[in-house]
Amino acid sequence: MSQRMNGLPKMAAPTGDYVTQVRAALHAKGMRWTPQRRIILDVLLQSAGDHVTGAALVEQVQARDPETPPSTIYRTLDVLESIGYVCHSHGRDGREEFHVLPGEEHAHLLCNRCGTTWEIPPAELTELVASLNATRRFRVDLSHLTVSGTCPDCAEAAPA
Amino acid sequence: MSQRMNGLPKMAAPTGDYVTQVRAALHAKGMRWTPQRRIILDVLLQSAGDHVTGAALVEQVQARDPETPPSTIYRTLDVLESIGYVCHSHGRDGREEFHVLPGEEHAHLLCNRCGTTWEIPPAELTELVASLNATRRFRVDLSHLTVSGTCPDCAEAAPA
DNA sequence: TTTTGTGCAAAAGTTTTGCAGATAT
DNA sequence: ATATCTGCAAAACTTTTGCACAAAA
Repeated sequence: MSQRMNGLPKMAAPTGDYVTQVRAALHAKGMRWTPQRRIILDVLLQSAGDHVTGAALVEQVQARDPETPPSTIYRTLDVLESIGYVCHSHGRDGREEFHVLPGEEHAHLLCNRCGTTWEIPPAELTELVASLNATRRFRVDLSHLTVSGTCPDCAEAAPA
Repeated sequence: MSQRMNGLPKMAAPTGDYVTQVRAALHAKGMRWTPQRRIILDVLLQSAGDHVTGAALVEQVQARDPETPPSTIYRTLDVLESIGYVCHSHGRDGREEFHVLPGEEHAHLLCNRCGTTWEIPPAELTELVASLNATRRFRVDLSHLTVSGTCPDCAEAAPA
């Protein structure tokens, strides 16, 4: 998942400061920084820029600490989402998908055949946003936008 | 769900011929037309143009015939999808969403606040399709596209 | 009459909840 | 010290599967 396409770069990798920021954000709200949360955030950071299902996170976290039950993981994800450091949506199979919040709002491109995803910078979508705003006064939320279809590789492999 | 917006009409209501077409399509493949399938298709037609979750369909079908178990309903949905009269995707909460195939491929507009959906005719999205095709050689599938954000009514009610 | 579909019951898979005890601050 | 978090176990929920019986063609 999430490879390069057409030479466009993936999102910049998050720095270690991220952990510090999250810890501070938690403390600011009277919440606690625990070993479990550290591991969960770590796992999330490893797949920054990608989407990870809840079940996959459970698996990855338990690979590091088999004692951690799913409930702790899901609850931590809720917490991280509540302070804005993670967001979740739902994948094609309906399972939850989480990812670390990037610095910039962006949409996604998803290939229906191979499942690869890419990020679309907002600049590429200004026309869409402007158009829907003009014709329908609708404010588009790019961060929830996933455009699906067929990527060049798959189209070439099996031209429909 | 699915109200009018800015004077744009909802999709045309499906005619009774639809049922006849589906029956014929089933028979053409050696499949059978049963009372259960009739009811399920009926329920689907009632919400043509909207999206209905699997669970909601189970509920609605059982309101008409409490004897029908979920398995029959889901299997019928599979069958209807396999012959191309229904398609499914996944909603924001991750549950399956089904809808009767419209005559024309179209995208959806979804308000994150009130949950209302509208159809976007392909004509409004030609720029998006052309742009992604040009810059990334990506073939957009409009029927799976849902653009979410805030509708004019909600924006007015609570300007963020 | 033969293939397909139904109904039931149980399973599968992901995510949630309740609560006693442990831990971070 | 005390409010928050963890771990466990069990539940919630949607959807799937296996199999004997029923029904459509």
